[in-house]
Amino acid sequence: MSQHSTANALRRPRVPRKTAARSDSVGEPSDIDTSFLESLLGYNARRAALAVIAVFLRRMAPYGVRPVDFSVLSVVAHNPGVTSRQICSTLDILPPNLVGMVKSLQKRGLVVRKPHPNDRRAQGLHLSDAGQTLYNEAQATASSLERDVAGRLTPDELNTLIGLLRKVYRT
Amino acid sequence: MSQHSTANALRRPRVPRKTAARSDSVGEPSDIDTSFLESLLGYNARRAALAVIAVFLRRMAPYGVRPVDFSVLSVVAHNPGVTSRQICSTLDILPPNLVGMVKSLQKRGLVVRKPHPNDRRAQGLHLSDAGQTLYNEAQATASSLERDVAGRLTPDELNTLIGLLRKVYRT
DNA sequence: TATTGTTATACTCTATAACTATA
DNA sequence: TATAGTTATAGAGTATAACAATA
Repeated sequence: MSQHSTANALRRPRVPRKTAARSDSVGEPSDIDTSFLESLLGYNARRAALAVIAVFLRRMAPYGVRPVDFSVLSVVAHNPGVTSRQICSTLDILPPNLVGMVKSLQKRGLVVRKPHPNDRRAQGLHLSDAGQTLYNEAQATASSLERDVAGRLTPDELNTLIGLLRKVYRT
Repeated sequence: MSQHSTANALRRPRVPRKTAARSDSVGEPSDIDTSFLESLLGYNARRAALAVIAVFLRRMAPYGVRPVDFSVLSVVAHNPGVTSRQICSTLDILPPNLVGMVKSLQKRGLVVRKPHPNDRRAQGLHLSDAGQTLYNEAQATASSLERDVAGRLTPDELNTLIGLLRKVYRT
C-alpha cells in the first residue's frame, strides 16, 4: 500500500509538488507556434484543468486532501449513507482504487462506515464530526478558490464557462 | 523502458482502453447529489478534458498517437528545427519524460534529428516525409473531432468556450 | 558556472483479474 | 447468476537526482 497512515486528520498525505516543467533558463520567451493546438478544445481544457488543479493542490494542502479526496468527501457529505459503489459510478473511480482512499479517510477519522439497512454486502459512508468540520473548511476554501483561479474572468464569464463545460461532458 | 518499439509508423503503441468506471449494474440512475462539485471550475474542466481525451484516443488510435504524441508532432510540424528543450517548456513536459517519446517517434520514422546550427549540445527536430503525411491526416482528424466532441455546442459557443479556457491557464 | 540531453529510478495514477460474502 | 467490496498486481503517467558534453 502506498498510502500513508496517520491518526491526525490535519496531516497532509504528501507534499504537493511543483506542477510542471517550467523553463529553467532565463530568457526564451517561447516564440514557438502552438496556434493549432490552441485551437483544440481538448488541449485547452486539459491545460485549464491542470492550472486549476495546481492551485487547488496548494490551497488544499493544509487539509491534506487531494482533488479526488475532496470529491469523495463532498459526495459523502451531501449524500450521507452513500455506498462505495455509488461513489465509484458517480466520480468515475474504479472500485479497487477507491478502497485505499476510503481506508485512508477512515484511518484519519474523517469517515465512518455503518451497515447498510437493506444490503449486508454494502456499507454506508458518513462523515464523522471531525470529517464534517474539516469538510466545511475545505468546501469554503474550494469556493473562495474559484475567484482566484478565474482571475481575469468576470462572474458572468465564469458561469458561462462552467455551463459550457458541463455541456461537453454530460450525456 | 516501457515504451514499445516498432518500425511501422501506423501501428498504435497501445489499445485505448475504456475511459472509466461506468456502472456495471442496469438501473441506478445516479440520484446522487453532486451539485457542489458541479459548481467548481476545476471539477468541470477535468471532466470535460477527460471526455474530450476519450474521444481523441479512439479517433487517433489508427495513427498510433496519444494526445501527448500529437502535441509533440504538432509543435515539430509547425516549428521545424525546434529543440527538445523548447518542446518541454512549451508543453510542460519534463525533459526525462520526453526522451522516450522522441525516441519512439524516431524509431517509427516520423521524426528526424539534425545538428543544431549554433549549439552542438542541441539537436533540431523535424518531421520526415512519412511524419508529415501522418501528421497531416492526424491534424485533419483532430479538427473534425472538434465538431463531434462539442456536439451540442454551437460554433459560437465553442469559440467562447476555448477563449474562456485560455484565459484560465494563460499567464 | 549553466544548459542540453540523457539514464536511472521512484512515486503516483489508472486499469484488470480474481477472490469473498452476500443478493 | 449477479453485485459490493476487496486484494494483488500490472501498466501508464509524472517526478527527482545525477551524469556527460557543450556553452
